[in-house]
Amino acid sequence: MPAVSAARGRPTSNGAGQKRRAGRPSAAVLDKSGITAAALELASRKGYEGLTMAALAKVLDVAPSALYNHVASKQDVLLLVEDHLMSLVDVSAFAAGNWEDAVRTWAWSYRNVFAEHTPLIPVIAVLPVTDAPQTLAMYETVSKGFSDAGFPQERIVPAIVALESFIFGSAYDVTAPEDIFESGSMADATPYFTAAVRSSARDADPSGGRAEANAQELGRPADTAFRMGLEALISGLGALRGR
Amino acid sequence: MPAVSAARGRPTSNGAGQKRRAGRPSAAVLDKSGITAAALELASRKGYEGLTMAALAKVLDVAPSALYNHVASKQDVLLLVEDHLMSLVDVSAFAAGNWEDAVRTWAWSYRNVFAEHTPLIPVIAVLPVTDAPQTLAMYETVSKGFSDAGFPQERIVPAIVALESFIFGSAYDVTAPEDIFESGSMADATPYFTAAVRSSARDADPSGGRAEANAQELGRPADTAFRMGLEALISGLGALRGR
DNA sequence: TCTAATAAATGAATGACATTCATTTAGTGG
DNA sequence: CCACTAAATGAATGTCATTCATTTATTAGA
Repeated sequence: MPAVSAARGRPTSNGAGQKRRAGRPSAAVLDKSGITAAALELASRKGYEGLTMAALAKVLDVAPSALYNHVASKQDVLLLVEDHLMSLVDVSAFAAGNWEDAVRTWAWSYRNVFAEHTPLIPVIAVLPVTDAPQTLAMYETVSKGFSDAGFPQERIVPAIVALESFIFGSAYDVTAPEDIFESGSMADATPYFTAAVRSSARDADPSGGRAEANAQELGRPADTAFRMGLEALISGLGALRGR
Repeated sequence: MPAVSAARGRPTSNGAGQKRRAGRPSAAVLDKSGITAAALELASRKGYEGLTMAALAKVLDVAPSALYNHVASKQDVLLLVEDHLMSLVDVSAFAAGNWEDAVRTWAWSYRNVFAEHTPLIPVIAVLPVTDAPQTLAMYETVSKGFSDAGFPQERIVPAIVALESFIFGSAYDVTAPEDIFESGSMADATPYFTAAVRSSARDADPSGGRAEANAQELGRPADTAFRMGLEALISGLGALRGR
């Protein structure tokens, strides 16, 4: 009955570093959900460079090798985290509203969740949904939403994949440095591009000149590009519905 | 004059493993372009797991530490490779044809190049264009294409970024296993999704039943999704042009 | 022309990791 | 009661990228 150990207080760290002696403890210290939670917390706090098996073990107050009784590899840990994050993606709008609004809500939420976790994106690309119940649940809700909206069966998966591809790519874009497009010394050689960069930077400020804190939020270049692409996809894909 | 050493025959590997003695050699053995070429060749032949500094040094017939006289880090090597790949992206269609066709050609080419090199995608996301002349050249051509097509200045960069995000995400999708969406034992719990997956797999064969070798090429699920998303983006973004 | 600085190589550490293995202890099924 | 399995510890291992001291060659300046 793992429920007992899970319900017990202070699941990690037994306070004053009294070390556990070797051998199986009476109550199991580790389980997948604890590992997942600790990994997520660690990644959020220290970034993915800080998410090492040793650091994870330390948070959980075990020896690193103990982790391997519960996961096969570090990749496995990332899979657990990834699937957990999928449960944070907001699919609620597919229940009620119209398709356009539902896709908008879902896509923004999806991008925002993974923008903080881009190192997981390569993991997702190879992850069979069988091993990822939360991921599967998300796909089910979204698929139903597309079906209800009148999408022909055979176009549902490609349409979702196209949106997801855009979302993952856009999540990376969020992490890019603001000045990534500064051409510096080469500016003379690239007049069109340089002008375009200047002009988009100006336009990105929604306050029309009163550039303050909101320049970070509403005016983030990544948000402008995401909005533009998403609206294009919504209208273009929406046209594929059978009325 | 590095041209001399570059023009010399057998630039890598001095045949019968006679080792170079310590100290600076009369003719430089390494330079950035040689390192780039060797890294690309190694990655293509062995994959990115095989691209280690030690393996790279071996191909170039030097000690691993010698590489650090020319690049600051492995990340630096990836940057060199990445920028080189950008020169392989086909931007030629922006010179002549109409905007839609040019974007189509460019996007397919871009995706196909990076589908083989997805480990570089996280690198690109952080790479300032200043350090990447080929990348900058590509942006210049594309920007000019958008400008000539009547795009307002301030919308050019966001539109390109949106397309690029979709392209990078789609490049990952190409690498995904074909059966990634097989829900297996959970199929009962996800009827809509399962039906959609079945149906799209059937539809992916463009020969309408005569499934042969082309099922791999034209009918790849990733291609269907890419085509669908790209056409949606082209028509959606195209609408933003000022006539 | 000598000489100091710099460039470019070698080879031997270093340190961070993930992962494995032998060992110990504790439940569990027959 | 006993063999088996599960879950810990702690001590390797092996693979990496990276650094450092050292050696040799080229080059710029006096």
